[in-house]
Amino acid sequence: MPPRLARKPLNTYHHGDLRDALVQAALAEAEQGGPEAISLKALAKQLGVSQPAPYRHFVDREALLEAVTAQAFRQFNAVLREAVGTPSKQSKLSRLAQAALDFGLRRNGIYRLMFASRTMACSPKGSELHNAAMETFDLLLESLEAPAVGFLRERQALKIWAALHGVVMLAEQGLLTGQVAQISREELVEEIVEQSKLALSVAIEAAGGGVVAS
Amino acid sequence: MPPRLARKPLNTYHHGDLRDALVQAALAEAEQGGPEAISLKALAKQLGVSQPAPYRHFVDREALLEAVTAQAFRQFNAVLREAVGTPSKQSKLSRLAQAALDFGLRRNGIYRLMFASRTMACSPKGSELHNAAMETFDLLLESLEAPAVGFLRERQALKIWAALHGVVMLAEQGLLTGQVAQISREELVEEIVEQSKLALSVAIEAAGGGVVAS
DNA sequence: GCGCGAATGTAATAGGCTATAATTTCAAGG
DNA sequence: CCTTGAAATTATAGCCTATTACATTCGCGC
Repeated sequence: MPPRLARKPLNTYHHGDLRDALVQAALAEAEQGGPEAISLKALAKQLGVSQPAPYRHFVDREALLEAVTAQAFRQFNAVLREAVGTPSKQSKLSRLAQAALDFGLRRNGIYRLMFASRTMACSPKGSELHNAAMETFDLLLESLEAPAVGFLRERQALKIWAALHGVVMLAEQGLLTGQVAQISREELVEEIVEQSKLALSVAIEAAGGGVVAS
Repeated sequence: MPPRLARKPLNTYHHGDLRDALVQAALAEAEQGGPEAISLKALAKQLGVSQPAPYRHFVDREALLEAVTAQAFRQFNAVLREAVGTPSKQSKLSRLAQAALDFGLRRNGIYRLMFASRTMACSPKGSELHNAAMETFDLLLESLEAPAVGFLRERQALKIWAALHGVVMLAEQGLLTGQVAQISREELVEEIVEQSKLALSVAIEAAGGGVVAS
């Protein structure tokens, strides 16, 4: 990826950095209303350029969405990385999980862009977007702090990711109400984390591996 | 909800059962392309009526989506119920989980309509849609075959639902590739089921309850 | 400096979609 | 019958994506 140098021509006509400006503005829009709130026309107007201008930088709306989603993943990864890196009495995995839940609920429009739109499904394997998503998985893997025994670690990480993702989606859709609302989302995530760590250590022990840290 | 009697005028002009026809046709569209593939205009054309005709039955597009989603949940529930009711050497929970996974992957457009669109999030608590979703949760609860101890059962059901949902979404987005692809989705779900049942029985025992069936 | 090609932006336009307003058709009960 | 209301129609407005043809600017080689 070229550094995409941002020259400033100072006179109008040429915006100078329209591509990045579009991604930023679109991300802000999605924050509120999710993917469907992103309109090329509206963005163009907001940035003071003509409607077709964005098409100089993105072949179509879907291409913009992909770039925005990749950027969203980068922010997500940064948040997770910071949570994992900030020491506390909780385990790394626990901090990562809580941070992910928080991100998913607070910035739900962006979260839906990342995980609930078709954009991801359509992006090829080596794409910028796919790589950013893989980095998320790597972060999760690290925070597990478990030795590599077969693919036990990877499988458990996958299950944790799935469960976390499920909690965010269910919560957002109001499906965590009812009798179950007595338990907070945070506690639910904590239970998932504990349960997963236990299961992993048992599985590793059964496979003759070492002991799980933490 | 009135029975919505379907009179058949036999002459054109009045379709006779446009509302249900719209829901059916929309469901078929969503099967392929998800929620965004549902176009009132296209549906009207397909059913041989004028574009504004659907607005006699749904105040706007979102209202149609809500009805379609409710119908989708009914189909989903029927599938799950049948899976649970068909005896096999596996546990009820396992059969339900596998059926849900299968539905989520095979009929992914519909699944996304149910769980990954904003429609659900906007539907009020007592709505037709919300009730249908609650029934899904009840099915899961039953298939757990565990005694009621506090809300342990409910909490575990929630965690299972979340994990299942997560697997479907991750799989659909191509995030289950990589080293982890060595394990099939079915095995992954089976692991989740086993792990969850174990955790629940441990929790119940610790709380002084009975023994988990199966 | 200067000119030229590539990059970037604009104006004009086509076509699809949602949604509303005013009007027409039809079935059924008094 | 003939009126009444539900269901459907034509016509239209407005938003959005996307394309085409044209204008402007940048920066690089000379």
